[in-house]
Amino acid sequence: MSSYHHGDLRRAVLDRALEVVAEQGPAALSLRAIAADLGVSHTAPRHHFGSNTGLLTAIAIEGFEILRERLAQLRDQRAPFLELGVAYVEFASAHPAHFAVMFQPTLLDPTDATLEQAADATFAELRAGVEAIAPGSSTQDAAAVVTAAWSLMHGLATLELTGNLERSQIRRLLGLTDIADIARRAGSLLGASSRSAPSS
Amino acid sequence: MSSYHHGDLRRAVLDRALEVVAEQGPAALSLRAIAADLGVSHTAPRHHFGSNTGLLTAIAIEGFEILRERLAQLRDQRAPFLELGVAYVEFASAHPAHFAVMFQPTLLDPTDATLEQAADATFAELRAGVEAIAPGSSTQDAAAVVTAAWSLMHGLATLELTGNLERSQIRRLLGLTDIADIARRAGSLLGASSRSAPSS
DNA sequence: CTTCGATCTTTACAGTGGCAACTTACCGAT
DNA sequence: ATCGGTAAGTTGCCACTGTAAAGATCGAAG
Repeated sequence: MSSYHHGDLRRAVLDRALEVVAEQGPAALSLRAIAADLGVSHTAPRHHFGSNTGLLTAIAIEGFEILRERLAQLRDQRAPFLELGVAYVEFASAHPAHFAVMFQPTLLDPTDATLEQAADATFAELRAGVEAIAPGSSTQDAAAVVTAAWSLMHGLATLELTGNLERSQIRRLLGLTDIADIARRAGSLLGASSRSAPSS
Repeated sequence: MSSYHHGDLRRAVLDRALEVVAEQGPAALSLRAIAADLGVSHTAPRHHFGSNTGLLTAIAIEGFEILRERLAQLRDQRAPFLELGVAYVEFASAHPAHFAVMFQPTLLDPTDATLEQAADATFAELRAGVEAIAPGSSTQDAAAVVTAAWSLMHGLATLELTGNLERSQIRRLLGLTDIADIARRAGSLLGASSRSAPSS
């Protein structure tokens, strides 16, 4: 009875895949290599994820859910808008593999309904956060703010994860080591002008 | 004399690779498939690029050079700082395959000296643009501005290229179709506050 | 005309993903 | 208690890809 059934192979494959993606990027992911690491046959993961893109899609779904829960939590706490952005960057820093996969549609299964639903739910949470900060502003002004804020935080997270923030020595120039502090500093540059221009 | 030598196989492979990357992402790139498309043997590209990552590295180098030239051009024209950001986004939009590869170190050859040099030269151009806009501000203030600006433009370009700007319907809410206009609108939110806080 | 280097081809091998058929374990209904 | 269905896992196979070494072809310099 030793181990025909693994117990929780699905979770084990996911965890190992997250390690590989975080260390070597999504392109280096190999179902066979993962199966070998876990000591199961090379087609065992197929039962849970179908294919290579199926595994990546599952990671993306999990990422969207983690992020959405965190954003919803902040919204319940009536947290300031800036903290949503900070949480976005912190999520990317804490879950680099998830983040690296979530926004790369070429790696994912476009027909997966669960993925679409998870992504939409997360976007809805972001929009709700914007509603809270600028209830009186016009639709276009609000859209401009969310575009700028989302772009800034997404870009910061991306540059950090790809090592480009480090290589460009920005961290040293800023004198900040914590990525959340950097996010607050950069984000506050946006907040100053967005607060000063409610147009209603 | 028909065709033992291709003429300019290197350029042909690069162009075909750019098409594939733009349409299906870097992971879908196959040296053999490209060779087949061009009607040469499957190892011919290897002679020019060495390996798969060698090809991607060559694309990244080309991308850094195109971007650097454009930034240098704007600097010669004493263009406003915002236009550097707009040019950054326009570059990503015009050369999606280059952009998709340039900032993904896991896909590139880290030992390539030419790549490192091309990237450093481009970063230097960006820093020079910041010097021009805020000569009197402190080092940390300038670093904060460049972090926010770079992050914003990089994030906007990334979200646009991955289709996430489209899916989140931000374009429609903004009422802007041209990505450069979106970049100006979003970037101007930053500019307003950065101009108002010279600290010298 | 010869030689040489760059370019391209041929041939070969290992790794990977995906598919089909089969085996083993679990679980609920009878 | 067992019987049958389903989930989980295995083995074997094929097609495709990357990598490598050695040979063939061309252009050009001498």
